[in-house]
Amino acid sequence: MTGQLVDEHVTRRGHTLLADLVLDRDSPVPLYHQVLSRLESAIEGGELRPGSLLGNEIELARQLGLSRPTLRMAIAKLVERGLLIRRRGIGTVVAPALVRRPFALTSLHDDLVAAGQHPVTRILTLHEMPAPDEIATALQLGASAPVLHLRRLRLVDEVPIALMTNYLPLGVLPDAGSGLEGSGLYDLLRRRGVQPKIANQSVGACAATATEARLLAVRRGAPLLTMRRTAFDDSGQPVEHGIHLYPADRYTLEMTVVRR
Amino acid sequence: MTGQLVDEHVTRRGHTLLADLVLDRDSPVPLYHQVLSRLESAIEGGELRPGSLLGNEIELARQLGLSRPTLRMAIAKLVERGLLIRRRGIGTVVAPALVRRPFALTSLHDDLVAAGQHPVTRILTLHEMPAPDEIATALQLGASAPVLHLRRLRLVDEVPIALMTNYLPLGVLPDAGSGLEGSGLYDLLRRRGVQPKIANQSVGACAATATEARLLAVRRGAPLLTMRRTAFDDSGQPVEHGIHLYPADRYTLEMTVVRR
DNA sequence: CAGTGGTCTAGACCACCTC
DNA sequence: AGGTGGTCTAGACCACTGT
Repeated sequence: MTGQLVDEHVTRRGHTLLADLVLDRDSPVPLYHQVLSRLESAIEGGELRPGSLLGNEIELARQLGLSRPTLRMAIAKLVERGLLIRRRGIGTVVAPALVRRPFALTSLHDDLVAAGQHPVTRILTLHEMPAPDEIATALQLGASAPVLHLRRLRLVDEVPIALMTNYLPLGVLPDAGSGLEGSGLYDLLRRRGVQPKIANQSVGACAATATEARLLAVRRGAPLLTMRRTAFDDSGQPVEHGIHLYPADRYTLEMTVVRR
Repeated sequence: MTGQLVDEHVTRRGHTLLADLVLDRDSPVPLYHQVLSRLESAIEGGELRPGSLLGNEIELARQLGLSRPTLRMAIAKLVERGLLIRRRGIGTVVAPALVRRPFALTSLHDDLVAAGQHPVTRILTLHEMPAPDEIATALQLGASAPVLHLRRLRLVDEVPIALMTNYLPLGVLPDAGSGLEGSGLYDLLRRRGVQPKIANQSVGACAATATEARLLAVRRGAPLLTMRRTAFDDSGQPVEHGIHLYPADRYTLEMTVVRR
């Protein structure tokens, strides 16, 4: 059995497909990232068809005018994301569409966004408060240390999609988060020079309380998807703890896992 | 602000800590993986304390008797997993324990396993059947093509933790899965030479139906965490589709995300 | 300024797969 | 046998960080 990749698709080499890739060696963007971006858009755009062979690394590197390790770095990152599949003795092929595009859009959130609706964020709460014990622990603060408490409701086309509750150590957002309606919390943090780098997430489920049900427009006791997260910057300092609730019938969390 | 890493912990170099690492250049295990494993156990075992500096890459490579790119590969994989944090101009430090060990054991499942209880798997269903449309699509089979239908209940200390429903194309498990009680499905597949390599997962929530409630020992309508997954081998061939249900009060999904 | 990780090169040999 | 990716080397220069 040769596998569907070679059977079902025309096996084309990528020789000429990347001909338009001109590398800018003066750009601050690393060469491997330039290659990565170009390959990614070629795959997403259908220019490189699923199952097509990328061709021998050494030859491809020569054509692009860079070294093999550099090209390999680009390929490795795309393999990690499930866009490419490498097999020793075979070559590097573009992953089948089914592998790359997991499930048909099934959650209402994705349907609405795909339909051109933009998410809107409504701020419900934004004030300082003494940290509850659990939050103080997660953020490595002393008991009852003051934190910024933020609660937002995200809607798409007037339909509530997420209820997001966040706690931030004071000092992370000195001006208490002006501009949160326009952009996400993480964008805002990044513009303030805070870079969430590592996050620990815990995903679970719960039944909606009366308050949650009212805000999310579901019945009381309706199943909610929950996501708790603590984010750290690159010095290991906690910068945010969030508890996000999603109505189960409107939102799912999609992920691709590649075995190490 | 220097950051908690340097403030709170003695900043030790790893000079002598890896002194016992002897590389086996004849081993089939790659050098970078030998280093990776040693570093990992040193971190997990507390030999390398959180916040301690790993020391300059070039020097460390020289001490270990290998090249810098090889050492860098080992470090890079640990950075991806959130065990190490690299900062330009600073160095590589061991991530704080809070970053590495996300949340206190909160789910019943983890509590029970930590208490020394072993999970037990009970097989409820194991037979061939024509694939339902949705399954046939996910596995890229023709409508009503025969598949192996498997349903298992996992228990820890007599408490149901997961209801797992799986569909496999025929031929993936020729002997219809003998030995499933003793080991997991993926272990069994691997022993049969099938290597699940990429999986697409969709995590959501739902309310327990009457049947699910009975099997999982929860009330009807109780919130369940759901995980749907399609797994592919390294040729992009679908090898399994699974629908797993977890009682929300006994199970959470933990993950660490590192920003690219 | 000195020290760190980030990127890049031009080779080499090996293990694995297909024919 | 021939081609592929997997691993490894010994250098180089650059960008960023803290003093």
